Amino acid sequence: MALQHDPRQNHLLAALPRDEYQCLAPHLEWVDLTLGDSLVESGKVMRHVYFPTDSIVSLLCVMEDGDSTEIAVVGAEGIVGISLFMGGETTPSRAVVQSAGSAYRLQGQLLKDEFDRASTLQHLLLRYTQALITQMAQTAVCNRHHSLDQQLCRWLLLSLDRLPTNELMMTQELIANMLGVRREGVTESAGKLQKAGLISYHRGRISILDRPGLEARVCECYAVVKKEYDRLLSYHRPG
Amino acid sequence: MALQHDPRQNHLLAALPRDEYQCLAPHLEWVDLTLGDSLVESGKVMRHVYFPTDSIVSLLCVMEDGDSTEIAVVGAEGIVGISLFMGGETTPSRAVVQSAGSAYRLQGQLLKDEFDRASTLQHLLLRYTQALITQMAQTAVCNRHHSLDQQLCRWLLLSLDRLPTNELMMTQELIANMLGVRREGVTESAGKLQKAGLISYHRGRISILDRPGLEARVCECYAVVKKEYDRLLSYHRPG
DNA sequence: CCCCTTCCGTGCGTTAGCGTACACATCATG
DNA sequence: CATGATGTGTACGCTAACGCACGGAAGGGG
Repeated sequence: MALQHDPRQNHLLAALPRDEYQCLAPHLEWVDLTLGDSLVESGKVMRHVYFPTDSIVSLLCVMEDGDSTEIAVVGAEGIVGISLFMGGETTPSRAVVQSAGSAYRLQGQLLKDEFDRASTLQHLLLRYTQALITQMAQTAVCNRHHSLDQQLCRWLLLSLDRLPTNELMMTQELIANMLGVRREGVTESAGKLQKAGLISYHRGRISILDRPGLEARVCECYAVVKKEYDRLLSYHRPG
Repeated sequence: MALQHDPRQNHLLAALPRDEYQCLAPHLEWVDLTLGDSLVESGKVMRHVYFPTDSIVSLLCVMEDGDSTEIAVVGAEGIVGISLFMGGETTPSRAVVQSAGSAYRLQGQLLKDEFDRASTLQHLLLRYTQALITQMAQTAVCNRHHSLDQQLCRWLLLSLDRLPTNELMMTQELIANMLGVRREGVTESAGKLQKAGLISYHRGRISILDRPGLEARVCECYAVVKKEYDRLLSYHRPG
């Protein structure tokens, strides 16, 4: 079924005018991403960029002692591998699959060529990058000022926005790695949310039961990021 | 003296080929930046971009309750106002002068025109933006994992790298605002550094006495950022 | 069915940083 | 030289999160 796996499930690809899309389409390669796959390694030159369709990819900073922190998350609204068109080729952070699913990948050089033609694609990618910057900045703020409870809500909502369902396959251990906190801390915060009836989880499967409830508990960071994504990426789909 | 105030003290402008620079030069307007000046307000469309020469500008996220956090710092190596060429026009963060000095400003539209010509300027600005992204990401990590002592060292070194002297005009109160911590916390950490003979300060004037000493105490975040700036922005000055 | 791995819950003591309050210098000004 | 504003030092209780060390429960494979 061609429709089951359609590159245009990715919003950036979907926003391209027909001719530009046709130009890339033959080179888009469907890939299956499984949990934990690493798409970009720190300092390594990447061959491809990835356009997620129904997967979620985390951008992580890993430190010398092995501790890590998620600095941003990418779903169907975005692209993994911005340093290719930004010109740096590599980046000190990693990109890891947080939620299994599909993506389309494209040879880096092909993307660069199209980007350098000052095309619609260029403008889309730059606006997307600006949105990503906002997410990173707000992550910095959130790490500084807000409680783990609030940050967990933020993280759940950001993930939820990038998923087709209300279910997340994710252990508390992994969430802790993403947030850069202790596993026990996540257990405690998640326990509160469960007691409040907002979520329910069981061995790596989290169901969101009451999204408005989460939104009531989350810090302002979520709204700031969401608003900026909506503002920057609310293009009309061309025919 | 024309040389005392030369736009090419800014590294981005200095890295432009002669013809591109000549194109912009007539429109570069010298401005004097005083401590606390706001160059970019959250959500406001900006008329100009700024190329600092010997001033330092902080990019800050301000929250609803008024607390703020610095997410990145810009000196002669950079430009203030990336959202103009990134296409978003505005940004949720503020840009505030952290160290008084000079800058050259340019009408936003002129910059955009030049940027859209896929010029050297475009590539420079995009690479610079990627470096900035790294700084933001590392700020997020640092906020999560490192002690105030370490963060203060990082902040001092980042500032020092952007100053011609070893002196910083900066009260502990202001540093606290930048780092998003209590003033008393800064007093304590700075007191340690002073006792250790690394810095000395007096009513808003900080002198760095022992830079290697600071580098020995700072967390890895500083080096990560520095390395990435060096890597991405080590262009050769054209004639 | 048993064992072993994975995942989650809980309970310590410890600590960095917070909020608050106040005391004391230094400097500018009238 | 008095006054006030600004910048810095210190102290004390509080809390969120940490590090560590368990114990238990669920599920999968032999």
